[in-house]
Amino acid sequence: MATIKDVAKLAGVGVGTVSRVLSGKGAVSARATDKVRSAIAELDFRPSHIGRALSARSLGTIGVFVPDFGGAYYGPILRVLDTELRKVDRHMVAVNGCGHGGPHEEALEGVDFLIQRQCDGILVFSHEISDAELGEFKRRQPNLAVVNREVPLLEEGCFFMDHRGGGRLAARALLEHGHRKLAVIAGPDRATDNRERLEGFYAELAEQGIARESVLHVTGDFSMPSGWQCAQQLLAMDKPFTGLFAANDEMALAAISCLQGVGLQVPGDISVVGYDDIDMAAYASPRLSTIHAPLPELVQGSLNWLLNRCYGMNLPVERSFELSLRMRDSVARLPC
Amino acid sequence: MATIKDVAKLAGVGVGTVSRVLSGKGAVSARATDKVRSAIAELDFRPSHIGRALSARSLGTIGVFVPDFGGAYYGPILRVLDTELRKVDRHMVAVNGCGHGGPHEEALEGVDFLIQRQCDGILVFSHEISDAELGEFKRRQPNLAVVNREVPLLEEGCFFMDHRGGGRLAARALLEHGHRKLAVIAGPDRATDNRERLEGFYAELAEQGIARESVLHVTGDFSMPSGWQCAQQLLAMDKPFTGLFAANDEMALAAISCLQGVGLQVPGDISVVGYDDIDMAAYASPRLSTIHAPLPELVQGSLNWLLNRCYGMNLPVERSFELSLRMRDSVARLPC
DNA sequence: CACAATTCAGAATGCGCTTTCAGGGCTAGG
DNA sequence: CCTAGCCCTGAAAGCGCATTCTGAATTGTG
Repeated sequence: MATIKDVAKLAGVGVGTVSRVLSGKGAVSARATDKVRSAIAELDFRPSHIGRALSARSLGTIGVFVPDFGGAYYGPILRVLDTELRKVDRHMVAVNGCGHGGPHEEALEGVDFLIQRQCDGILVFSHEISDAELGEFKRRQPNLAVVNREVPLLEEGCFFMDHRGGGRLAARALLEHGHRKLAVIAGPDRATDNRERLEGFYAELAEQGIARESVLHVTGDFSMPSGWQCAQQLLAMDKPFTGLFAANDEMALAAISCLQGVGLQVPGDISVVGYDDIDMAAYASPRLSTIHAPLPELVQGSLNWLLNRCYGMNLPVERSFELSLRMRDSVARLPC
Repeated sequence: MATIKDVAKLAGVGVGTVSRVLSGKGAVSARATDKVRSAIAELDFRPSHIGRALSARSLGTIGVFVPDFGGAYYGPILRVLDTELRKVDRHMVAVNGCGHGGPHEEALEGVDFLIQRQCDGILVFSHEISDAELGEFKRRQPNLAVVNREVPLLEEGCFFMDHRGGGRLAARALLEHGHRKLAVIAGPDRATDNRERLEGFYAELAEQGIARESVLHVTGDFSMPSGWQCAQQLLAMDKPFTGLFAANDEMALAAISCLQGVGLQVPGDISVVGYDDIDMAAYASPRLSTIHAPLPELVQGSLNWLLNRCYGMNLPVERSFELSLRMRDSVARLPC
C-alpha cells in the first residue's frame, strides 16, 4: 500500500502539501494540487485510516453492545445505527454477549471489550449489568449511553420509554374485548423494562377489578423457545384463560404456535397481545396485536445524544416516545 | 489516558521494558516487572489499541457486508462471526446496505467502506455485486471471501452449498404428499442461490412429470412484505393450487399469514414449504416445514478460511454442507 | 525600487506502541 | 584474571498521518 510519503516523493512535494490537498484545509497552489492528484491516482493511494486515527486520537467508531444478534429484536436497531453512523462517516462496532460464563459476565466482557478497543462512544442494551457496574464503565468511558433502561446514576445518558403505560395499553386491549380470565408470560425478572410493563399491566387490571392472584403467571426469557415452554406450562396448569399477554412478541408468537399446535384457536379460543411490534408481528398467523414500541426513534435519540457528546455535533435529541396499541388479528371479542 | 511513556517514567524504566512486560515477549527481570506492574495499576493504564494497530499495521478487524440487518436471516450469522472473532481477539465491523441509490450502489459502497477502513479481511454476503466488481474488490483487498455464492474468479474465496439439491428436496416434500397443483414464490432473479434452488425444484418436478408451465410462479424479494404480496398475486390468479414453495422462510411465513387471513388453511387447504430454516420457522403457526440450510457452518467455514489467510492461522475449513428437509406441520398429505 | 504583507511549501514534530540495536552488568569457563 | 557469552535494559527508529513552524517565493504598496 502506498503511503503519503510515496505520493509526496512522486509528486515532488512534501507530505504536508499532500495532506493539505487531501483534507482541503490550508492553501495549495493549483500546480501542486494537480501534481499531487495525479500521483495519488497513479499510486492508487488511499489514506491509512489507522494513521489518521493515531493522529486524531480517534478511530471514529461507536461501540454497541447487544445481548444477542439472533432474534428479531436487534436487527432493526443495528440497521438504524449503521445507517446513521455512516452518514457522518463513522462506523459501528457491534458485539453481542458471547463466550464463557453467564449472560452477566458476557455483558461485562462485551462492554469492556468495546472500551479497550477505544470506541469514541458506547451504546449499551443490557439488563444484566448492574447500575453500579454501569457507573464504573461510565468512569472509564464517559461517552456512554444506555438504551431502554433508566439508571439514575447516568442521568442524561439513558433513554427509555413509558413501559408502564405500554403495559396498561396491553391490559386495556384484552379487557375491552371482554376478557377476564387472563394469563401472562413474563420476561426475565431482572429486566426493568419487563418489570415496568407488567406493573402497568397489573395496575390497569386492578383498577378494573381483576385481582393479580387470579391471573396465571409464568416467566420466560424473551426467547421463542421459552415462549413455547411457557405456553405449555400455562396449559399444564389446567385453568382456563381466554386472554394472554406476553411480555414480548417473540414469546407471544411462539406461544401462539404452541397453542395452535394443541388445537386451540387464536383468537377464537384465546386472544393474545404481544409487546414491541417487531417487523414480523404484522406477518404472523394470525397477525399479532401488540404494543408498538418506537424503538428506532429511541435508538436515534440516544445515538444523536452520543454523537453530540463525542464529536461536538448538534443533532436533535428526542427523549419522549409514545407507545401505542397496534390492534391486528390475534385479539377478538369474547363471546358472551 | 495514561500512555506507555507515563508508565515507564513512573516505574523508572524505558518504554521498551514496559512493552516487554505487556506482551510477555523478551526477558525482563522480576524487579522491573514488579515496578512496571504497579505503575500500570496505579495509573490504570490500558494500552492504546490504535497505537498497537499502527505499529502492527493491522486493526484486527474483519469486515462483514450484509444487505440488511433487519430480517431474521443475518442475525445468527453475525452471532457466529462475532463469537468466533472475539475468541481470537479480533472483531467484526459489520455494515449493511444503506444510503442513497439502489441496492447495487449500497452494496458497492458498503464493501468499499470496509476496504477503506482497512479491515484485515472482508466477508461479503451479496448477490447485487457482479463477478467483475467482486474481482476488482479482490484486487484491492485479497483477503476477501464471498459467502453463499459461487464466483469462479474468486476460486477458493467463495463458500456455497448445493441449492439445486435443496430445491429438489423441497419439490419432493410436496410431491410425496400428493401435491400436483403447485405454486412458487421466487426470490429475486439476480440472486444465484435463488436461481439454483428453483432450478433444482423445477428439475425434480420435470422428472416427476410436472411441466414447468403448469406451476404458478410469482417473484418476490425475500422480504416478508413481498411474501405477502406474492401470496395475494397468487390468489388473484384464481387458479387453484395445493402446494406452495417459497424460496425463503420469511416469504413463506408471510404468505401463510396472507393465506390464513383470507380463510385458507395451512396445511389443510395448502401445504407450504419454505427454505433456510430460520430460527423462527419452528415457532410459527403452523410450524414451518422447510429446507434446512446449515448457514452457521457455512459462515464458520468461510471465516476460518479468511482467518487462516489473514493471520496465518491453521483453522479447519469445511467446504461441503448438507441441505436437508425439516418436515414440520405446514405440509400435509393431499386428500385423494 | 525597497520593504511589508501574503501565499505557499517542505521540514519537523507528535500521536502510542513495537521492535531493533547497542551496550552494561553479570556469570562462567579457560 | 581475562574473556566469551548471556541476560537485561534504555535509547532510538519506525509505523502513516495531521499539523505546526519556518523560510522562501510572490505579490502589493509607498
